[in-house]
Amino acid sequence: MINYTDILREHNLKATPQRLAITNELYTKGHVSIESLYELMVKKFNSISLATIYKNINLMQKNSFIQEVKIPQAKSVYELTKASHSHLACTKCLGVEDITIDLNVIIDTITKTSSFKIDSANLVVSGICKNCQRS
Amino acid sequence: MINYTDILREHNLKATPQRLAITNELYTKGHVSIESLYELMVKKFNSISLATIYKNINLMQKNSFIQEVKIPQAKSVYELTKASHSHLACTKCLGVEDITIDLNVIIDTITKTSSFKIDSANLVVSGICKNCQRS
DNA sequence: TATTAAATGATAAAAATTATCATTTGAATT
DNA sequence: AATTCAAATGATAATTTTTATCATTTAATA
Repeated sequence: MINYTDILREHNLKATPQRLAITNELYTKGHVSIESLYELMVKKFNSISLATIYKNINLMQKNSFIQEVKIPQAKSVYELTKASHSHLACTKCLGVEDITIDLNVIIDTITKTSSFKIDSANLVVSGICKNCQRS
Repeated sequence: MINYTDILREHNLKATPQRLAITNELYTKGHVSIESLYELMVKKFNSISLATIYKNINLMQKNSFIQEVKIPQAKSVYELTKASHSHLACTKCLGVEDITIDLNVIIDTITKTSSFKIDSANLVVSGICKNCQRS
């Protein structure tokens, strides 16, 4: 169990118990939607406000501490910011996994063939995860 | 100006004036958000209901006639369903362009390295479009 | 431990989306 | 061309999602 107190402060975020809990949930679960994050937090703080969840998610995003991952045909999930990577989304269990893929070839191609100045590339691959393939 | 009457019917959608207008807007604009679609439609039908927009967008999506494109840090846009392709999203003007890129190499790589059964790959590249690079 | 800016919780407000239902209409049939 | 009927529309209510407000509490610093 990582202690995120200092890491939060480095992002100009006070290390409140609520934030530490949110952070730990993102760390252990990897990817969490707003609603399931709220459900998880209610178990730990029986009176946490949904507004606190939203305010923290928004602020943490603004401070680049976490990131939203938009999944086709599903709700967004949030994850701790880490090195650039892509995502695998299971259409059955709705789980999301990280996957590291080199997109440089593609970015180079686009740089040459289009007149866009590229900042980032976002890849979400949808399918059926290992677990859901049985059943 | 393409006549979408038959194409709508092929998707089990009655060719109402509202639907033909929505379809034409998607065809000419390429990518449109719900709110701008509503604004455009109000100009043509001074009493179109926002519910009609939503109901049609949802139904057309279900019937694979159109598709939602989720853009990081921006509102979703909708487009007519066409051959598989990727998207370029301008972070300045919020415009979206289609781009055809071969993702097969990447899909093959993921197929080998992960245990996912892949259905589709969704790539959105964000940056600054040609127009917005000046100004 | 005192101070203060920021965070929290409760709740209202706003925005986005869906549901309901009476009326209208597209399209198939006569 | 008139009839029929399932489906679509528009108006609006209801629901869901997200943001704003503000009194109270708390983390961090002195």
